[in-house]
Amino acid sequence: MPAKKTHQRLSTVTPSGKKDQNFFEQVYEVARQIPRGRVTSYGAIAACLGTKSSARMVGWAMNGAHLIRPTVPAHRVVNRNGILSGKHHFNPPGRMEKLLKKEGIKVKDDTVVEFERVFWNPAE
DNA sequence: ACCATGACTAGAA
DNA sequence: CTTCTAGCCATGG
Repeated sequence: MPAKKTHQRLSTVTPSGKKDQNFFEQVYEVARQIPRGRVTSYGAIAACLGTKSSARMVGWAMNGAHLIRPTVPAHRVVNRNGILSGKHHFNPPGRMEKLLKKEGIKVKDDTVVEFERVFWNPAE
């Protein structure tokens, strides 16, 4: 029975489940390598994968990050300004900030304090 | 098929 | 300095 058409696409492969499959996997893989107490940006991950201008896709990948295993530390990924742009996708929203502070990262006004200092470059 | 939206970013004004 | 524009590309109406 063919059934199953909607939902359950982000967990194993990708939203489209085609060409980006590898891309999404790489995004998750890189995210998992972010050291504890450090953060990185969507663009940095995208650039690391060669798709520098597709930072939005990285964000989209993060959208399903909470459904996959092993777990992906999506809270360590912020935008290029160090702003917790994805906090509203957490549960509850304050969860992201809480997790970061728990790792020693200071957060003020939805922004990572001393962002450049705790920034981790995936390319390294 | 077209249009609007989005966890983004670099560059122009 | 701030604000706007264009590129990006999958998803949903």
